[in-house]
Amino acid sequence: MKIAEIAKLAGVSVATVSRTINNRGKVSPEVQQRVMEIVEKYHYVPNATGRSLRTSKTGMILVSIPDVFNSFYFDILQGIEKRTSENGYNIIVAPTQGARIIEDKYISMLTTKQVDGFIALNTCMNAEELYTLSRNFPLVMACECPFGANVSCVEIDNHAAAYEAVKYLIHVGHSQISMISSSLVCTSSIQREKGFKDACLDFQIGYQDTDIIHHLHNFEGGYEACQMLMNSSKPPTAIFCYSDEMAVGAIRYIFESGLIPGKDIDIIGFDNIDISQMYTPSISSVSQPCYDIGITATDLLMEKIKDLDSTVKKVILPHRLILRQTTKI
Amino acid sequence: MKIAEIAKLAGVSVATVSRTINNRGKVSPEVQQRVMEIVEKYHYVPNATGRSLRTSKTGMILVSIPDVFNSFYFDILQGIEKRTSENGYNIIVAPTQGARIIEDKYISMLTTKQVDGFIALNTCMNAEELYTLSRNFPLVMACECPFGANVSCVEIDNHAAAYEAVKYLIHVGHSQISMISSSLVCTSSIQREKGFKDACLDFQIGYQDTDIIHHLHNFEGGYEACQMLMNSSKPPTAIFCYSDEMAVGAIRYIFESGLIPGKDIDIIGFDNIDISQMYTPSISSVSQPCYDIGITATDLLMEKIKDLDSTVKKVILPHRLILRQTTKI
DNA sequence: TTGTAAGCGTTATCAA
DNA sequence: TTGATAACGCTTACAA
Repeated sequence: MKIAEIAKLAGVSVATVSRTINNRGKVSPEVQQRVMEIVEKYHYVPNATGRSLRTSKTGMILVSIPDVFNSFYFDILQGIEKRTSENGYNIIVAPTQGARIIEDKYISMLTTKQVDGFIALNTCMNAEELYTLSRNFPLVMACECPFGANVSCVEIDNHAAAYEAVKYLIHVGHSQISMISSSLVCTSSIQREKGFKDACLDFQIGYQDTDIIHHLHNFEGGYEACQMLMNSSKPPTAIFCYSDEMAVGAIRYIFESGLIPGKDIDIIGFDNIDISQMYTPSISSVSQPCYDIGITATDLLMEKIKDLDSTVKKVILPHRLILRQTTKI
Repeated sequence: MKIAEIAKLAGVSVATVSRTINNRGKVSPEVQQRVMEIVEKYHYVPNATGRSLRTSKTGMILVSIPDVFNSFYFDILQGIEKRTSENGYNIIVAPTQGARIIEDKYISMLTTKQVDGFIALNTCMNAEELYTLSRNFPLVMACECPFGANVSCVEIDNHAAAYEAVKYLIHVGHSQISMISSSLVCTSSIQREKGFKDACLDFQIGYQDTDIIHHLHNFEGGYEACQMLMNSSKPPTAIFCYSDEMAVGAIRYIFESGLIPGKDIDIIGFDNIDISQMYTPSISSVSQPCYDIGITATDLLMEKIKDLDSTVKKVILPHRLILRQTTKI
């Protein structure tokens, strides 16, 4: 069913039908009603493609998320969903699995104008590619922005967050602290490692390069990294982990070696995903304001959609250290 | 940049440019090269909306997933992504959060032809709405199909899976078994409860209506349901849970009451999500062939896209009971 | 092999 | 208040 058929059935022009269904322009009440009756009767729904072509708007926002489908991303999505829908947009989610080839397919939705904007929660692009793309299409980053990319983004202060977590461990008496980090080099991992190092230096417990283990960013990676640490000549009494998933892996190894997390060894994770409070023992973690990150990212994108040449903004939102059972008080 | 501009710059017609970029029809090598040079030079990308309008294809498949962002759905998505991309489609994910109002927005993408098909991993629609929609648009269900909906779908045999899990518990010696189920009535919960009951009856341990607790389908729900069970006059020695999330909640309560899962009480979850093997103790669970479900759902959808009147198929894929530390051998 | 032009389904301008 | 029509950017008969 197309608008022309409705027009014919209602005995009016397509223009009148269009005006009626879009509530735009003057249409007499009688005509309006006659048109709506036909519309309902035949379940007419305007074709979005025709409309998009004419208005050069799709009403859709693309959101890319990496391979880890966890509560962390979900809360961000909720924020994005809330705000985009307030602005009359639908979001569509692109599960990139961290693969460039998949990401590229989705980016082509942006360049071919299948979507009006793009919020990237991760990206395989480097700073320059990202910048180029953002000069031509509405694009913002959230949580993780490649170093030096001149693109609007919202994130937490990863350095400060890590610093604070490590500082806490030091203040409760630890002097032999290790960090389990991701082998994937990204801005957040660099910043968190720097926060770890700076805290160790500032509070005079020092660190060795071997105190930071890089491994796969998942459960197994955390497990194996912890195994390496605990079997070294000087095992740590506390471990700061790049993520909760790695923390869970580490805790598993600790259990298997007969120790009790939060008693024999302290653990702090990152991101405060669902598992961290569901786990037994519950896991201390650094929480990011996910919902607000989603809201803010959307606001930044709306500015860019309105005016592609608006100034690039970097927004830093507050983090929070949440102490649970894997750290003693 | 539009095709007409490229045509002018290359000194050819728009038809020739179109033929060149689509590799369709005869174009002489020289012209082809000249066109491609201009295309590259100006980074021309065809507008997808114009193309869609003309071809009445968008190349996009919509996949709706409910509020639980867990590895279970992720693996299904991987399967869908694999197969759709082999067929030249992009998937877009609709996080419906189980809310009808959000789901409706996404369904309108189907009715307005913004997508070519729809794979629903969940739905708020009833059997009749679903059927009506499927008569007019390519649509398949995966994992969970409303009872009586005459729609193509792929799922496991939930009754048999639950039956097998409970049968196992009985065979290792339990005679006082309870089930923690979801308070949300859906086909899978009905089937799994029926499997539980039938196993109890077939192996002569019987059951009372109070042996099945319905609660919120999440961590807290599992926790509280377990609390109710353990404080009843006749606490169970084994619990079969509707999902791993509820199992995790139950296990948490068991720990807190000083018991050891897998020793003092056996637990079996459902879905085999990441957490179930990451947890300590690791959780016995019923695994669904997620990746294959994704593949199969896509195949079913492709049939419907090819011919909306093709026969409706119901595909049952095999499940698998995975025994881990929360059940004794 | 290449070009012309119709048409996909809308919205919006302009005239009536 | 309404209608005729151009335009959005593309693909594809059909003609040359």
